[in-house]
This record gives sequence, C-alpha cells and structure tokens, in this order.
Amino acid sequence: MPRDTVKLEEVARRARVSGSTVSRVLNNLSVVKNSTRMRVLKAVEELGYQPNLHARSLAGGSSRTIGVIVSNMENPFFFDIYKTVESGARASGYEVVIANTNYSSEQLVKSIRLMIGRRVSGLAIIVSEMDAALTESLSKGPIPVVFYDVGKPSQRITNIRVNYERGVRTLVEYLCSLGHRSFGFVSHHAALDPINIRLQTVLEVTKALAPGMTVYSASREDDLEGGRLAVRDLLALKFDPTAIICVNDIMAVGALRELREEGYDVPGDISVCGFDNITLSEFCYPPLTTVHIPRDRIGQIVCDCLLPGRSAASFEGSEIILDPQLVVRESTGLVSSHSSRRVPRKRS
Amino acid sequence: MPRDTVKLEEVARRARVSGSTVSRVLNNLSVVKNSTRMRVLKAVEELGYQPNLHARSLAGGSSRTIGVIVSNMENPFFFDIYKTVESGARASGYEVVIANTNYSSEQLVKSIRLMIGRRVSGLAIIVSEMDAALTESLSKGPIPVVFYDVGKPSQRITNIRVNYERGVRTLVEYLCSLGHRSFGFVSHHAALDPINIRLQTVLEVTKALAPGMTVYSASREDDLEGGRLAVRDLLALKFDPTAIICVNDIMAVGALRELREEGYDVPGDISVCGFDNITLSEFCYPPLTTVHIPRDRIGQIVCDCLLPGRSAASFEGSEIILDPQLVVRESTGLVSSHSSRRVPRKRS
DNA sequence: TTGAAAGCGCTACCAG
DNA sequence: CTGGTAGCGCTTTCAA
Repeated sequence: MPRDTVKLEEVARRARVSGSTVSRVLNNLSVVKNSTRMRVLKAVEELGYQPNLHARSLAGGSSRTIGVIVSNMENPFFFDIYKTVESGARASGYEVVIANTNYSSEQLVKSIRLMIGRRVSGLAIIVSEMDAALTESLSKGPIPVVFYDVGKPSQRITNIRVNYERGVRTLVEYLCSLGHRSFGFVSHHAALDPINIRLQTVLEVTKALAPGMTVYSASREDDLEGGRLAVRDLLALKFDPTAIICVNDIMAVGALRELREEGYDVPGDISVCGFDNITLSEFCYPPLTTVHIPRDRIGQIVCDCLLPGRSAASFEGSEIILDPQLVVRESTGLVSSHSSRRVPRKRS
Repeated sequence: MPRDTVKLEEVARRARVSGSTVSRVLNNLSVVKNSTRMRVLKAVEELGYQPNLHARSLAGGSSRTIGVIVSNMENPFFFDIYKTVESGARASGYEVVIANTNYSSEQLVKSIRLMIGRRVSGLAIIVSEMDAALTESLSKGPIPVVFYDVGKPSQRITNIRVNYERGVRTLVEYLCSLGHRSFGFVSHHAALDPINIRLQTVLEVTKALAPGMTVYSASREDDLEGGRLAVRDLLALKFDPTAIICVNDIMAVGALRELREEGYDVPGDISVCGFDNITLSEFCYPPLTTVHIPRDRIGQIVCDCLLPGRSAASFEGSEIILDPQLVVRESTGLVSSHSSRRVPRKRS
C-alpha cells in the first residue's frame, strides 16, 4: 500500500550522489569517502528514509532472517526456546520471525510455506506434529533446518532430541521408591507421535519396574485449563491414583488446581509432577517436582546450526540428544499409609 | 541466499503459458480458463514452486502484514492481545509479525523501524515505554497505527486506553472496606509514564479515601521473579503492610510465593491483588483478586483499526477508553484483628 | 571513490 | 482469456 514512501533515489538526489553510493553507505561498505558518507547520512536523516526491506531482500538475495515455528507459544517451554534463539540471532544481525501451529499439521504446512516464501536463511521447527512428506521436501530444499523432537536428520537437517526415556525412567523410579504404584498420566494431543511416545515410555518403564502397576491417562489441551480438565477426567475413573505425571509443567499447574478444589492435599493425598522445569514450576503451590529440559541448550544449538559463522559444521545432518534431569520439589511425597483419602469437597 | 529457487517463470514455461497467467492463477484472479488454471497448478505442484513473498510485496505494493509491538511477550497480558490480533488478521488473509521491546525505548525505536522497513499495512504498539519524537513521526507516516496506553490520538492514529483510575479506585475502596490502611505497591519500570501513573493513582485514591494511609512501593522486573523480589524489598521496609497491590497478575503470583516462603498467610496475614485477570490468576494459590482488563476487546479494536473492510472509520484518530472490572477471589480478606503476625520462617 | 546499468521475482496495465 | 512490458526499490558488478 504505502507507495508514497521516501526511496533511496530521493536520498541520492538530495545528497547529490548516485543510488549506488547511498546503498554503500547504508550497508557500511567502507569504501565511501567520509565527507560523502556524512552527506548521505544527513539526507537520510532529513528525509526520514527507511529502506524497503523487501526490495533489499530481493536484490540482495538474503532476508537475514531466520524462522522459528512452534506448537504453542503460550506454553513457556516454547517461549523460552524462542527467546534464546532471538537473542542469538540479534547478536548476529539477524531477525527472527515466529509462527504458531497450535499442534495442527495443516497449520504447520502453512507456516513452513510462509517461511519459505519469506526466504528465511534458516528454519527451526519446534513442534510435535508432523507431515510426513514435509521432512522429505524440506530436506531437498536449499534452506538449513533444525528439528526438535520430530523428523530425522539428513542432508542440511539437524535433529535435536531429548532422551525422554531416561527422564521418565528416573522419574518413575523415584516415584516407585516413594511407594507409588497407581499412576495417572496427564497429556495433550495424544495422537501425535512424539507425545504418544511419552505415554508409551511411562507404560514400559512402569511395567519393567514393577508389574501390576496401573496407569490411566487423560488428554486435553496443552494449557492450564487442559491440565485441570484432564485431572477431572482421571478422577472420574475412580482408580485412585497416588501420583499424577503430567506431560509438562503447565498442565501440572492446572492439575494442582483441580486437586486443590476437589479437596486433595498435594503431596499428602496425591503426588504431582511435570516436565520442562519452567519458571512457573517454582512459583506454583506446592512447587513442582519436574524433569528439567535444557531449553537454553536447544536455543543455542538452533543458533549454531542456523546462524552464519557458527560451528554449524559440527552438527550438520546429525542428531543431538539432550539429557533431562530430575528436579525434586514439594509436590511429590511418600504414599500416605491410610488408604482412605480425605473426603473431597464439593466442587464449587 | 537461496538464489537457486524455482521461480514463476519456470512454472510458466512448464505450463506453456506466460508469467502473467501464472500470477493470475496464484492470485485467484478468476478470469483464467479452467483448463489453463489446472495446467498451471499442476506445474506449480510438480516444481514445488513457492512464490517469493518479498518480490510479491515489492511488486504488489503491499505486504498484507500487520505488525504488533509489545513490551513483554512473556507476560500473558500481551500474549493474549497478540493472539486475538493474529486470529483476526488470519481471517482477513493477513499475516502478523511481532516484536518485543523488553520495555526499552531504544528497542522500541528499532522495532518500529523494522516494521516500517517491512512495509506493514498497519501497526499496533502495545507498550509502556515511549519515544516522544516517535509518535510525532509516526503520525506523519502513511501507515495506520494503534497505540495502547501511550501516545495521543491524531491523524491516522487511534488510541486505546484503560480507565485505570477507575479500576484503582474500585480496588482500593474494596480494600479499605476490608479494613486495610497500609499498602505495598509492587510494580516494574516505575520510571515509565504509563506505569508511574498507576502508582500515582493509587496514591491519590488512597489519600482521598482516608488520609493517613501509608503506601510504599517497590519496583522490579515484569515477571514472576520480579514480583517475588519486589515483595522482599517491601518486607525489608518493615512498615507492616496489610495489603499488597501488584501492578499486574504475573508479579502478584511472584508476590504470593515470597509471602508463602516467608511464612505469611494470604489473605490471613496479608492480602494480595493484581491487575489483568490473566488465566494464571485463577490457577495460582490462593486464586487472585484482580482487576480485569478486557484484552480481547483490545485485540478486536486493533483488528478493526488495522484490517481492511472493517469499521476502521469509526475509530480513526479517536481515543477509546476501556473500563476495567474488579474480580474478587480468595487472595484478599479482612485485616486480621491481632496486630502481631505469624513469625516468619527462615528463608530456605 | 563513485556512477551506470543490469537485474532480483513478481504484479499490473495495456493490447490483442 | 492471455501475453508483453513496465516497473516495485534496492544491490551489485563493471567501468571510469
């Protein structure tokens, strides 16, 4: 729309130089005589000139931008990664543009198209959903890609994974040592592979650790309310879990609320734990036992792979596995000896 | 960088039509014969063609994008607004690109420059910091702008404000009716006008309501940890507040933690309240008394002003005042009769 | 150190 | 309904 903008040529005229020179000044091509440079800068200032970035990207062949696609920006897990990527990119003079998919692979496809349309110099895909054909076509494309949690490494594609199996094992062993034998698993988008795998892992680990353990699961949206509703679902099953494992902290905080309102004491009656170790996990009540996922590392690796002048080579086409770590706080405890729980209050 | 991309011309060759026709198909200019359209679409598919958005914006004279600049995406207050704007924009076939300033006016200037460089069709500036000269230059620019909380309305500029004075008054009256006379005010970036005004408002309202009330304030970062530290500052003052008013919910949740860890009961020993009514305010413990700010309305107004085919005209250059609303939950209560508080636990 | 000219990939206008 | 032809605003050789 804004066709009525000050353009490079006008600056050139006012500074009595050619467009080429203005361009050089704007891009710090140090070959410009200082006096002319000053003249140009002055003209830029006086005219309030703002270079058209589209024209620049088009002519220059680079957008100096990297794209980040996440499943749910509302969940601090994703936001923390984004923040790290952004500050890394800024430091290299790059912009980062972000997109949200809300766990929809249809939206994922659209977002990837958008990013390619913008000719981003690199793309980070931090999502749980996946379109099979997509990885394929992406790996043939010219732009470097980093996946988190989905897709397999290949030419120009780096893969970051978390060793969930290990995190889950540590967590369940810890819970077992506290006497827990009956678990609820709170999750979201259970149909998506990377998430389903976590439930499977819980199932396998518990089975291996002590046969006869029971695990029920419920799945809702990936947010506070989702955690709350999932617990409501779980409680309706009346299988009396002694511990509820949540697929992430944000849902765990939602779980905490439902249990509190139903009159359960955490961890007295029921233990609760999450994954991620977001800041909120320390601020909720009670503070959450959780499994730390190194989001800053993820962000750094994304930067290393996608930004120029970094040690990209060492990651190129490889798979990087991150180790999670158990963080014990106050939302988990020994199974109470009395088998009958406090009578739940009526829901308000 | 990616100069090795499939371009419109190649599609044209393969479909045996001119570039113009390909462009028409891509833009749904319904005048194309169906058979040719099919041929083009097929070629697009086979070649995996992705239009270069920069070229498109440049040639078309419009980026079909609106920009949103916020102070702190980490605070759900801003994110909620963004979400509303995004879905509105999507519905109109627009993209939205967002930027964070972290309350730095230097960063604000950079972000605005970036948005102008991208030739956004509209710009929403939801921040607390402000560069005086900026409003000026923006109002002369060709792009429609919506401000929240800062700047004054003028040609092409719409202003959204919240009637904080009224919100504060309602809140303080409520607190006074509970017997509170000694307040702490938790805030962030107190030097910024829109935020300082809130403290001033609290001061004025309390003074008017009952002379002799005491109000101390502390200012930290705008996040959970900031709320916690601000309360720590306040407690160090030893003026024994009976209520702590937080400038927003996120800081209030941080406040809750500090009080809990110091052994205070909320609301038994101290009442706490916030502003915004973010989802978290219902999920924390105890649930927060707060003042609801209609974020969805803000988002809608932004859309109305910035997106085409909406009732922009009715807002153009005007100031819109939104009314906040008190939401009473469980973090506030009567001042306890016994003047001596529970002995604080040692900090862990 | 500077200018002229040739694009970058696409849209839009004008013929046909 | 379709093709040819100008640009959009900037960067980038290539000469001077």
